Amino acid sequence: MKLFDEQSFLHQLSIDCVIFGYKDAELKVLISRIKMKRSFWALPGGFIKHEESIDQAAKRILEERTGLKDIYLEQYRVFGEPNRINHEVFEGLTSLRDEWAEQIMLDEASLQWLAKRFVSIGYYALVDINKMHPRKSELDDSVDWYNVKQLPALIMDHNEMVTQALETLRLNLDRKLIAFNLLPDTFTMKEVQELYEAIYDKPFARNNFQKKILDLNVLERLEKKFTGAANKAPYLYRFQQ
Amino acid sequence: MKLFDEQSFLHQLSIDCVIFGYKDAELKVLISRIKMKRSFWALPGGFIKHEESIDQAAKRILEERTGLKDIYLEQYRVFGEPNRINHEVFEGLTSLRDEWAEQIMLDEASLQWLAKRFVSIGYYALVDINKMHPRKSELDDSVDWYNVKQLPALIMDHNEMVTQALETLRLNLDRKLIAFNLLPDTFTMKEVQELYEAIYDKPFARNNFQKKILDLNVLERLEKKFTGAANKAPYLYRFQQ
DNA sequence: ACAAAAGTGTTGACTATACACCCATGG
DNA sequence: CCATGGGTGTATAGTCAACACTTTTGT
Repeated sequence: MKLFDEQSFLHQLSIDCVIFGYKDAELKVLISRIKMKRSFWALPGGFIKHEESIDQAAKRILEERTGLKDIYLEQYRVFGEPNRINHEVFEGLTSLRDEWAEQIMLDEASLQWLAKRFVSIGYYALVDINKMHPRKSELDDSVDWYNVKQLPALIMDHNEMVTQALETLRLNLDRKLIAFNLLPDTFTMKEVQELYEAIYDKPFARNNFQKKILDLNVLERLEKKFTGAANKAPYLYRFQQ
Repeated sequence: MKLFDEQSFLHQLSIDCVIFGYKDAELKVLISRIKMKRSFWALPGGFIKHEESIDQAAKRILEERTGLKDIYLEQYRVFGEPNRINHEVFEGLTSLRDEWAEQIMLDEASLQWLAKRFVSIGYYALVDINKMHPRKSELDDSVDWYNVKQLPALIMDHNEMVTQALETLRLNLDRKLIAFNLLPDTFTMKEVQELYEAIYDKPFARNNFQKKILDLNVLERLEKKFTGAANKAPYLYRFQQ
């Protein structure tokens, strides 16, 4: 099995995905730790097959890492500085070459292919964190969720990619009604509010927030959710539109 | 002189520019007519050199066509369907090969390079139409301004690229205060209003429009402009921020 | 009965829009 | 002095944020 089949993919063009999830009142991003002597952290990414569209490629990459089909994703920006060359990982790969070469996972041509400058198309995705189980790719040591406010130092410009993805998410959140992709099928209004507060990193007034969200006319009110707490039970809602 | 030096540019990646201008109360787009037996219309575009960033490449392409440095431009979307192959123009080129081959403008390798699928990064630009003189590239028969509402049928997905550029322009216009890039150095409030009406394709109320624009606090009021018409002379404004 | 948290109503400030009026200009 | 078009003020409606109050729940 070959990792980078330089025949199958467009050259010098990649896709990197900022996969957002939400848990414990924190907005999280899925980050790979790359399998090397020294650890590198990076956004999940991949390449574009000759016969597939860039959107299909992004979907395939997301499915490989999340196991989910039909997740919300959107391209938001291209990163194309000429120095976007992955020196760190490339040198790590080179040092592993002998070991891996035996498994025919990395030949000279693949290394040459990887060593070049890459223009990367940034996608961001919104997933229900409970529905998915992160899957490691062959290169990954681990794949984990990190609080978007406490990310490790990522390779190349990947930290900047996250920052710009978050900016785009904030701009699009209300306009495109996409916040609910981060929540389970049913949720309370308080959960929606805490999600918004995590995304915008600022508090919202409870009553006004409820009004604003209900005025969107995209939520169906279901039965109440009795938690056993000594207070009024909140309604559950379901997104529909 | 060689047109497509397949050694100099990234493979299968292009840049196409939607260059907006404004004249005679119409929003216009710069369109090339390609030099062939049958005419093809296309957005000005180009390729990315190995050592330059995508933004630099877009600037270079714009300068080649407009003669202007420092014009406002912004990437807005990537177009990456797998069928983005320029069959029409490619076949036109093939038929011209013998003629051009004598001038060493088009060799077999360049043709192979051009015949492939291209992923294209869409940029839009805003220029003061009076400051620039459209320049033809070697492939162009002519370069002309077309009303954005009356474009000819362009090659591939270029009509869709214009539509999406216009949508992005509308979303960003107030947020990024970029409308004034389309106007000369000094202008009247009526000219600003007519520009907005051309961009959004809808009328604005005169008095409220003036209030809204002045409240942006980015215009400096200059002397009055006496046109000789039998009415109150409007003020001239200059953008400053 | 009480504390805690959810739901809803009311107020005042701000903004957007429609209407009205006045003013400068050249014939 | 009049027609034309530019500048500005005001009233109304609509939106947004702060505060207050009521309701439900389990102890």
